[in-house]
Amino acid sequence: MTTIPEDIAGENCPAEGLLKQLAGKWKPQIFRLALEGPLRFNALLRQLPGASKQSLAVALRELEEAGLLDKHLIRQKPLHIEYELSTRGRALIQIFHSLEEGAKNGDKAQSG
Amino acid sequence: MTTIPEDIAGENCPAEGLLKQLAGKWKPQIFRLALEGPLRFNALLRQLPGASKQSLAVALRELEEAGLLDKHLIRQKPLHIEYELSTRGRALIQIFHSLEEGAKNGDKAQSG
DNA sequence: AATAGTAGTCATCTTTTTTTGACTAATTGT
DNA sequence: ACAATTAGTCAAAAAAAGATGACTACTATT
Repeated sequence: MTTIPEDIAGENCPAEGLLKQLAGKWKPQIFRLALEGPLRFNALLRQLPGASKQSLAVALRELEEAGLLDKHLIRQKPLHIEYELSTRGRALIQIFHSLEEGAKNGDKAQSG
Repeated sequence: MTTIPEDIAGENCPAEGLLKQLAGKWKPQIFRLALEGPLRFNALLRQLPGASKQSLAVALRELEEAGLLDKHLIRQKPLHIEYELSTRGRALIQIFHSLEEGAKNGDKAQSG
């Protein structure tokens, strides 16, 4: 057999899965905007110049499937949908902020 | 003008860059192995079943370009190269561990 | 000189991700 | 009825990422 069990490598690296869930295109930006409150599709589209409906729909669906966002139908006028951080999403807020800090430190470190 | 300055969206989301640097294929696993000590190319290749020379070379180069790994020529027999966590890389160890923790909590959260 | 080990590169192919533009469908306003 | 806003879907194309196999180059051994 030449089949290689990918589990062996992936299984002992839990960070990989979370990184994949968080790192797709538009996802960090969506997550960041979600910190400020519930998100609506078209509003988000306007806040993310360059993102298409499709890209956004995919990113939102994947974030939802990853359990980071919850999707709610709001029965108000106008009838609409809100995306907001799930319990799990909120549990990751500190990590997200760490990532932002780590990124800043990294920028400076390049020169020295 | 229809040109959209991508900076606007990207610039205010520092986490995005770091996530991109960390999240490529094999990168989390390489980073994790680097926590245990210096890495050598062929040894790493054996430790990552499924990874090709090319994939590994690209991942290592990008991790190095991101300033996460340092590359050293070791003038010993056999002459070889070692990759190890840079100062910046070491600065991100805690974040990496947070990601591992966050991933574990996420697994459980899915069922409830 | 041939063989093996060091660490890769290169061109090419395949797979995955992202984008584009058209289309659907329900609700609300005129 | 018609238009606008809600939130998408779908097929196709383009772009990016990843994999494959051959090849390079150096050192050391036989």
